[in-house]
Amino acid sequence: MVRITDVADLAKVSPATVSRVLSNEVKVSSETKKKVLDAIEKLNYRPNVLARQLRRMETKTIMVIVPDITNPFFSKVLKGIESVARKKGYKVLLGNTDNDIGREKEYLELLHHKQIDGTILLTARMEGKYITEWADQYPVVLACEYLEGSLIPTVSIDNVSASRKATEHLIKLGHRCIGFISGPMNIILSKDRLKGYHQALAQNEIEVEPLLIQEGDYSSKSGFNMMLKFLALENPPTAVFASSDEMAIGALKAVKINGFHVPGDISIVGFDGITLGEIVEPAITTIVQPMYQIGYKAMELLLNLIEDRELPKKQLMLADKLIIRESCGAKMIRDTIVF
Amino acid sequence: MVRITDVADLAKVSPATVSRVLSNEVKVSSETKKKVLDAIEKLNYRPNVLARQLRRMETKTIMVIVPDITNPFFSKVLKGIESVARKKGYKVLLGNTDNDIGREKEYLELLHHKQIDGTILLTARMEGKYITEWADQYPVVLACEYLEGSLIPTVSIDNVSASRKATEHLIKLGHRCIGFISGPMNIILSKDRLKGYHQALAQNEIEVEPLLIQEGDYSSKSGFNMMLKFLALENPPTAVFASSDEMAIGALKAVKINGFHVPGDISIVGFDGITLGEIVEPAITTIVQPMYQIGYKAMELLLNLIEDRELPKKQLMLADKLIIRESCGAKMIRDTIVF
DNA sequence: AATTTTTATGAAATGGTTTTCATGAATTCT
DNA sequence: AGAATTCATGAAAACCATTTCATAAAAATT
Repeated sequence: MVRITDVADLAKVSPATVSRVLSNEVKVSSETKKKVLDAIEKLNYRPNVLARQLRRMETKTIMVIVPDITNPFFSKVLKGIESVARKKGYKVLLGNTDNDIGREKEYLELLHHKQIDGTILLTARMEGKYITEWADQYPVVLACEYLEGSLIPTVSIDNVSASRKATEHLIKLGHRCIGFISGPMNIILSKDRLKGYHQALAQNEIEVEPLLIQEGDYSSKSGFNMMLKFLALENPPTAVFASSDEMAIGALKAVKINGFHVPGDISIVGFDGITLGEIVEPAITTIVQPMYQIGYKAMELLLNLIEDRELPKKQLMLADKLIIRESCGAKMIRDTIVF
Repeated sequence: MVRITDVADLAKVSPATVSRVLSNEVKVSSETKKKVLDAIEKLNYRPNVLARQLRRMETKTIMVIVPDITNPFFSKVLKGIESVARKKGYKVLLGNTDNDIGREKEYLELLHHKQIDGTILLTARMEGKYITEWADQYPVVLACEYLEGSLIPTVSIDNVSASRKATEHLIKLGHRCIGFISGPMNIILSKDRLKGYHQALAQNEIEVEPLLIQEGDYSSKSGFNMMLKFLALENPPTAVFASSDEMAIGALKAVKINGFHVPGDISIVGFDGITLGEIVEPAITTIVQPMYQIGYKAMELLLNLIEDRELPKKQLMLADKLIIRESCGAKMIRDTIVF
């Protein structure tokens, strides 16, 4: 293996000078620079990044902790993160947790061991206290889920208002018996979406019917199951708002399997804006989140944190958008993907 | 920051001993071991992994080079990789290329710089010669795409026979005018799938009609466009075999938009077995690849390579399966996802 | 011309482990 | 009992680049 001293010897300079040529941050006379570059070329020298990292105490690597890469929502966010990271010379380490808190913690340990410069959490199943502890010591950014009352840098949409907006849409269409499929209630984000639903009902003087609120886990399977529960009610809802598109798609399936029609018999609204929601038939009315943008901004935030810049804003709230498609019968002309 | 010498000092032993306690590979008397562990505990010491990596010249990190994480096919493979990696104490670095050869090469450079112990390529747009050069020097495994005539460890399915099988299925159903939407022809995998199509036609004495073969790029958009071409023919095919489910779904869309029916007017078969193919209506008959398994095996192969074990088999061919759903009219009862 | 400042470079220290080699103590063997 | 092994441990080298500090030469100032 070729070392920096080999280059130095061949170029008849000190290793320090070679390092300076490489980093390009200190003036080196063009004459010596040429000698060094020639030697590097001749020896086909590649700096050992491990040694550099040790000396500089930085890894130029960040980790993204994600519950499931297979989920199109998260993979889009991840892509946004990756694109900024790459541009800024950072590598991204993948931390897939399969919703396992143990793994979340395990991955965070990398911060202690100096193996990563920072972390973006796309999920936060752990207790708030625990996360705060990490965020106090190391660069940590939350994306998608935010932690109530904390000052940890976060980028997300306003889940409460988005959810209210979606519910109001259904109310405007004349529905008064609206089912709600929530996410797991130990997550703030799920609570926020439920809150928005409650707010919309309250503003329109519709009473909350506990049977019309069911807890899912964001998977299509849970959407399917909860919709079956709704259908089994004496008075099934005329519309269902699911807290994720996946659940909405599961719900759609349940309706169809029971021989009913969407939106004819039941309207469905989802949340997230994954591509699948457009492809399914009928296409799902949904709140679209700017997934790529969330990742993009989260990485920018993290970089500021890592590189110790003052943050103008620590918490970003991006705009979401209600996209009306066929599944709630508001608009009968197909809002199809135009290639 | 607390260092190993701090622990050594407190425990009144040498750093070497602390290291030995940590690595647990050499005998240390239980007495000193206790002293050391106590000191570690008291100081809350965490080994600096960077230093360890430098000394051991290993990173316990591998990289996966993937054209697009957002693509469900690749993200499933990635998940398989991740699961093995995690179990074996390896971290996985994400290399998203967006199909850009430049980025593929850029990511491979990490091997030179000793930043990763090995790489799994889920895509190989680069010239074979170039890849071979890397594989000769470093642990490299190909997953999904294999390189003709090379001995680089690879795990994939038999694309030729799978493709033949799918085409034969259509022929058995009575189709004689079968369109084929290929992938980009500079990729072996695309060529293999075309070869299978050719073989099936030849075996059934059906002449190849060049107009019935169109080149896509695995995206749904390209499937859409190519299907439009088919529909514009004087004699449109009665069945279309697309080299990916994404393209099949695009094709499906094109058929519907033109007011035709699948499988009534045109049958469609896809390739890959992504979830989306089951959800779309009609559900797409397809060749399912064992995505998770491909990733899993690829990582196992890579580990053997990294840890210098003899490989019993360097090239693995996993079994694929033709799953018959509605889109080719072979079976009218919905083969639906049962939750 | 003498003095100060700037500039380019080298020697040596630094980052924190792991590992090799050496050593003295303890154990086993003859 | 004396010799040969084994064993636990420590000292020091190794891993490889970066950075601080020092220095001599060159440039700028008086």
